[in-house]
Amino acid sequence: MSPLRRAGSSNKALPNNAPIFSALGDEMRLRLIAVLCMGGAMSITQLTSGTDISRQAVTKHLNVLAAAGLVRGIKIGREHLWEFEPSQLEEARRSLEMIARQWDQALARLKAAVES
Amino acid sequence: MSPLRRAGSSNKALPNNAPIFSALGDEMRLRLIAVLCMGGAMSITQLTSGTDISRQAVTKHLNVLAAAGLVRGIKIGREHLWEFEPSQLEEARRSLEMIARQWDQALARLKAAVES
DNA sequence: CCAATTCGCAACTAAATAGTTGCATATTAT
DNA sequence: ATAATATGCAACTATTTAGTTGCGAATTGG
Repeated sequence: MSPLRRAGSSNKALPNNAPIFSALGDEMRLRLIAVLCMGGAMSITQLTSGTDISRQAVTKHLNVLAAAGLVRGIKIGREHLWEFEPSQLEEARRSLEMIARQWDQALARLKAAVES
Repeated sequence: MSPLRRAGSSNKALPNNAPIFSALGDEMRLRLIAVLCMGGAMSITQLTSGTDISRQAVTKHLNVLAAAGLVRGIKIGREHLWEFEPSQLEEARRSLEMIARQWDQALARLKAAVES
């Protein structure tokens, strides 16, 4: 079996998280997450102030984050508040930790093979 | 000061990692990382076998990963071997952990405010 | 030497993405 | 009622991205 297939069958969790990392892979979206994480729920106009892009652009970024499950929107009156949603970020963390652990194990195997 | 600027000045580390997350935000690249992490250095043709995309597409993905510092290439003879490079992935891990910690602190502050 | 491997470079296409603008709608305040 | 506020929807542009194909160069094996 090819290496890619072997890795794909033994570890299907990683590729599934690509959308989460993709959503995190934008400077503006990382800023939005940082703000929502520290300041609680905020409206779009609040989030837009202090940005050099338009309100619609911020809205699009929020929708991308929401599609990845990183953020959640609540409509109250005429305002649309957005709040951080930690579960998917924890999932991404676990992914990276899994890779790191496998890397450490591979290093250990290499070391053992060299010393034998 | 606006929320985005306040967060941006107090925490400049997060947005800088956008390129790393962007590089991780692709299913094929996550698979390549998983393979290189488990199997050590591999050539392009090895990595291409078992994939439904062309060798050139794999090469492009490897270059993206290399630009993000997640992978490193070594040329030996007519082969170009690629190996996993853990430092930037650790950087990404630290970023996510920082967000998670800030979120926990924000929750604690909220709880304290409610109970006062 | 000759053929097979392995790879890089360049040009091209198709689709996704970030951003904009214009306009309509719902809600709140006076 | 009216005006101001906050937002959504849709169309449009420009850039990036994923992928392909064709071809040429370097290396290795018989």
